Amino acid sequence: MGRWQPDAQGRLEEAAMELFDERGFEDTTVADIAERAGLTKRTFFRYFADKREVLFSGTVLLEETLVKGILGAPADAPPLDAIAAGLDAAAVVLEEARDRAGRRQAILAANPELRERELIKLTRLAAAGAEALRRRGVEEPAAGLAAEAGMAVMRVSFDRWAKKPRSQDLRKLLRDSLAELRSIAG
Amino acid sequence: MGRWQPDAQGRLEEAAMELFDERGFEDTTVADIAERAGLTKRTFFRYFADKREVLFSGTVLLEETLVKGILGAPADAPPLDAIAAGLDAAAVVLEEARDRAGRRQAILAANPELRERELIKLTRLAAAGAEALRRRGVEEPAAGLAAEAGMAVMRVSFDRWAKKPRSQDLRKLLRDSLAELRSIAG
DNA sequence: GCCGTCATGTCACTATGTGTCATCAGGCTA
DNA sequence: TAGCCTGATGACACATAGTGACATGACGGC
Repeated sequence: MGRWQPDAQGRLEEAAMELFDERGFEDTTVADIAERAGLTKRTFFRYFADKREVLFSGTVLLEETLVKGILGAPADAPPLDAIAAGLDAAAVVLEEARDRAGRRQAILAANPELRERELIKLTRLAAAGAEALRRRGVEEPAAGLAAEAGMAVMRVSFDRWAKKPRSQDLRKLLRDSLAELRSIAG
Repeated sequence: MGRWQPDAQGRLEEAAMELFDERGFEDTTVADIAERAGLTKRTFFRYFADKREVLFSGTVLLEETLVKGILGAPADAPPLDAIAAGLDAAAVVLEEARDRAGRRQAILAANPELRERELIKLTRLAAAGAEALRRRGVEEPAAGLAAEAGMAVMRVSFDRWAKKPRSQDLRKLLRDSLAELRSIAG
């Protein structure tokens, strides 16, 4: 057995989720999290830039999935259809971790500071989506607008999905919201 | 003359803008800001919930203006046209303070922490816009989507406007971006 | 069997943000 | 005029976030 327990980062993430759930984000200190994970405060800050980041390690995978989905759409698909393909791929990832996603979303919903962080992650997603569209030959400002609109659809759909314990599947919600957006703007 | 200099809040805001400009956000402490304004750290935190908020007092007026613009649109205007009316009204407010808005935007652009805060303010704007639409009889999810789409247009237009020292006027940029969005989604 | 690497710990320190009590000018009332 | 109340500010102490510098010690290679 190694000198240290394995998966320090995972233990920190799990400890943080538990504690945020039990006492709330504000009433949990970084030292508390580290202690439950059997580590120290200093080590926490080696894995996460700040206290909020402990809930956001998953966004890397989400971004990769989104981008691959957009790039994998048929070459002649219009921008918003390509975005839709990316969102659909991302939805699959989220659905695979539905439980965790639900717990996490409940914690985020309860804390303005965490929602703030979530927004900037979504903005990063939108930027990555716009970049993928540009690689497909879409010009600005169409690429940026389509990506932003896609994120609006994502946000609306995800909120509904996470809120209801037994809601419809996320992919269908996304399709419906997108259709709604088209009908508003069309 | 009163016991204290007038407009403590305004002095704090001005001192903060100057210092963030001179040394950057990170290298300016709250104590520095308070000192330049002739006050103490403790007083700073009586006016602003945290260090970032000192740059965001203007959003209250912006929100009121947006909402009034939406509610003032013709009763039979479709959702996105009502949003457009609100954005147009908000643009007037921003153009009246173009210099300050430009300085401020340069500071925000240089700091992820501040951009994070800006995003949540924009989300608040979107929520207020959606609420205004609902008061006009627009149902969900159309109200939320239209508001989010409007904010996407706002963000794209405002970035372009603030970036160029001598760009076109903001209202025209907004109209163009909105037309672009319609053509993508339609 | 020595040595370097690397994850973690220890310690010290600055800055944010908050609770609590003190101060004191100006206004109000008798 | 005296006394009192209010409200903005200051003074002080304190918990917590976040960081830099250096120490430790198991493991793996040579």
